Amino acid sequence: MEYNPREIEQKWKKWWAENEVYKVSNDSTKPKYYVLDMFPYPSGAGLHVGHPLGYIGSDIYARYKRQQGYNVLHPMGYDAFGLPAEQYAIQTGVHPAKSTATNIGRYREQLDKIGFSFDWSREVQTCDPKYYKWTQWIFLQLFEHWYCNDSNKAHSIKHLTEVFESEGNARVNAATTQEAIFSAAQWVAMSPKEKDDVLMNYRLAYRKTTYVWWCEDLGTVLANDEVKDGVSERGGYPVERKPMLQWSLRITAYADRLLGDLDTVDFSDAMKKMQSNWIGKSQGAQLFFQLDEPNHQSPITNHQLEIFTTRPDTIFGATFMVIAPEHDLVKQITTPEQAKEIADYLAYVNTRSERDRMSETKEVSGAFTGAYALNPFNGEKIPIWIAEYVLKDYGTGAIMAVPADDERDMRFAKKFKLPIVEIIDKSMYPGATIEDKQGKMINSDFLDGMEVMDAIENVLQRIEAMHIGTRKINFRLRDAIYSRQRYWGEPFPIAYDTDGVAHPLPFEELPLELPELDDFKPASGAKSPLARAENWVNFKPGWRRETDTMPGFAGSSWYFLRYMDANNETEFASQKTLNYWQDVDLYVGGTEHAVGHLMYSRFWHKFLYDKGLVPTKEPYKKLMNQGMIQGKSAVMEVRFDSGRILELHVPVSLVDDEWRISLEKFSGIQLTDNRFEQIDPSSHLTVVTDEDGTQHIPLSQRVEKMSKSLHNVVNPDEMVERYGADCFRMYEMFLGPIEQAKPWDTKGISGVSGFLRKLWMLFYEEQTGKYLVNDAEPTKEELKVLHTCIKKVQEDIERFSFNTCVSGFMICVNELRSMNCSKRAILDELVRLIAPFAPFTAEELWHLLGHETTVCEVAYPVFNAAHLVQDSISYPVSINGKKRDLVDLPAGMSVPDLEKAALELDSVKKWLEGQTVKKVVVVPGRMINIVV
RNA sequence: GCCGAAGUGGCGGAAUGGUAGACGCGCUGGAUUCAAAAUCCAGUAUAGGCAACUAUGUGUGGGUUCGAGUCCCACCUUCGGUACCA
Repeated sequence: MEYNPREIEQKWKKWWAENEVYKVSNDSTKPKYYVLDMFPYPSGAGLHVGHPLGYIGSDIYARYKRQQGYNVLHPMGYDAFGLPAEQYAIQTGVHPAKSTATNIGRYREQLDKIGFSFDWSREVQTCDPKYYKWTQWIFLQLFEHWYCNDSNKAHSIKHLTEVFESEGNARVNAATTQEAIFSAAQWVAMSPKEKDDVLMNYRLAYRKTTYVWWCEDLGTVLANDEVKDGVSERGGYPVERKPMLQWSLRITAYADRLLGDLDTVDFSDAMKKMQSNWIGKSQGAQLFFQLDEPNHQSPITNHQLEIFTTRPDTIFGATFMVIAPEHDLVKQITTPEQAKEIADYLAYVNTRSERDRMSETKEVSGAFTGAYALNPFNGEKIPIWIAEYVLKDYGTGAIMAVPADDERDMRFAKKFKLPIVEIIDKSMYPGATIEDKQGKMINSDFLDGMEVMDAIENVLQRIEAMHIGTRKINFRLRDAIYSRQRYWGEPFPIAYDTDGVAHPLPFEELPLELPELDDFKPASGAKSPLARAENWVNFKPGWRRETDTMPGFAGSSWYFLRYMDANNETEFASQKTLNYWQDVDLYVGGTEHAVGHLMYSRFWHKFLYDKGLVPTKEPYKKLMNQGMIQGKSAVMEVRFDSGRILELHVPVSLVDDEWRISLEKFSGIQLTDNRFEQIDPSSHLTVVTDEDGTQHIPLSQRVEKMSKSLHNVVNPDEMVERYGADCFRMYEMFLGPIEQAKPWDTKGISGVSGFLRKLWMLFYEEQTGKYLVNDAEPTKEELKVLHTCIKKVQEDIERFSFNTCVSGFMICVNELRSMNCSKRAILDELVRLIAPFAPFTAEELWHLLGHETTVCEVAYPVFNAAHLVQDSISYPVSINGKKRDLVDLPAGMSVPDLEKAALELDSVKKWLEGQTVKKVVVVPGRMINIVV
């Protein structure tokens, strides 16, 4: 019988499905284990060989745990709302629901081919109303809660209004943007709209006018993590800062817990660092500077300038103040003489896109307002400037500039010829940079002579005693903008009355489903296409629905909980199942979600924890990041007469072994890129003529991200078709460490393919097809080979080193073959050992061994150290680290015995003749070194 | 700039401080074949040598150690994240 993976796979795929082999019960006495993959966005391009890498790794681990006796939850679903489907709808008129369903169908087909042990009865799709009913519900919970900094958890808004009614807001310590203090009487006197406005400053999901990233080309706002390098992450379109009325989530309320609880989870250091950098906690002081008012005529409502600094000790070096161009004070404090200069500067700032601002960070620009602030300690007048380098968003949007101790302030001072006062003597710390907190204070009044760290503490105490400021912790983390002006997302379960007050929809009306539309283009006035569904929007007289939709991260922020109880119609998941499954034991996915999805889902989980709805503080115990599988792309250089050089990607399928493309094939390329059409091979390309007269264009090879647009995609279907799913799975693992980025090379797959065939040949003789399995007693040597493999593989699986597991299998099978070992006792364990990696083949072999059970449920082999014991061990002997020879010594000797025995060997005595032994270094089982 | 990860054959990559290059690809030679594919066997870090063998070798320069790819210090390069964050 021949090894025919295609036949085997067909057979067992069907059998698994019919017998619901991978269906998981929520009711089990076995210990639970939850293995989760980051669910994919079903794009139109389908899967390429890079996508399944993490899924294969997690599937191996899930199968391994199952064989170890755990009840393993290993689900899969789709992150199905999103921009690409909508962009596609705008271009083609195909409803996003339809194209998404098609894509999901294709994904499912591709995934099924690879033999994953997913429990598909728990599949979730974020665009399914049955699912997003609960996304909307959780949003409403956020809407109905506020964050109390005293108890450090979320409480209901109802509770808050009760406090307001009895005593006002003075004593409420909340995560809030509410500034005005009001009494109970004032609260009661407020109109519903005024109350709504106040409460919006407390709600965890709130609506407010904020500066947001607006992307004109996408017609929507974007969250911070959706903007990269000053352009949109999706599509790479320019973005601009714009004030808009938007829903946001108060993730900043949880900043400290999101940071602190990183200590309790098993993420890589790099991942934790990325998150803590994103949260960006910094300790310092909030400080008020009085404005020097006599200087100008226009009335100032606010008599002080509030700044944030981490270095209050440097206050005597503050020779100017800088506020952000968008700062509220700019208008009020600008003097008539400076008005034109400021207006010009603001106009200039307006013309600059975010990308401009980022690309020229070394360029200094700014303008003087004409106003002055007063140093609270010595009353010195300090000029107030505006400049781009101070951001409206961070801290208070204003700083005291200390050129002597801050590089940016220094550049600014030099450019605008502002004074620089040295305040820290760093002469005793030769290596210290300008910003190190080292040195002795000088020119600083009462701080003179102090060490920097002491000076910070000293000045903080004075600031607090004088009531001119407080200690303050600032976070870089911003609240998450939660509105998108798009169609293909969850509608907000919110309606506005005639006053514009936001009301949550009653629970019975959930889910609020998307209205049907034919036209998916954004509506005029930066509105979502939903605004055009008038009957839906004005669903009853005097009411209007919210027309924005929720962002992509909404549905993905809690999907791992839904898998636990995916078909529950009365709760997002029952308390019973939540208590059984608890949390995700192993989460596998890419690093690209470090600051987006992972932060949001941790935040939602913590909120649900506060509400007592989930049993754990963190959703994911352990995180494993799979690396990218890169493609090899072929790049040709196009030279234009102007001297411009353009690099174009050529489909790798057209490239020959020597990385060139024949002119003939090149002219046959479909010109999808309009830049292609202007290219004349004879003048714009390097064309090489061979001896036989054929012409080629030489190409350069580049390893980069696998992507349709780079024409370097390798399709997993072809690999499975040709070599079988098991071979594909094992080869993906064999490529290298799962966490590393590595290039795909189809050539190498033949090695793994050969291995599986050799494994098969332990059961059947190749030529005759004779069944070889026999019941003879295994020899010591055979058991040693097997158990060496068991030990290695088990250790390697535990540390996710799947590539070395595959090597282990290869060595084992090669050795068994060379021993002609087809003994049942050996093969029985080998098949179970290999099952997580090659489930189809293992299943077939398991039945060939005469078993009726399915291999994915039988126990994983247990390593028995007794089989590794040897009679004697060959030790390499070195003298002074210089290798001499191998000597055989009995196994099981203690270190002192080994030392003695080594010195008594004849060969060793000969080498040592006439020399005195200083020391003998013995590593049992490894080596012996004699120092003379 | 800051933070993080990584530098080992022609390639992907192995190696609890203990014989560097496992395993696989590729390549070379041989067997089989009319021939090819497939398969099997042998070889394959570099330099020298017919060979046994010798010397040198894990980005660079130092250090610790009987012994360093692995640990420490300084530097170089590549990749990823992040950025006027006060």
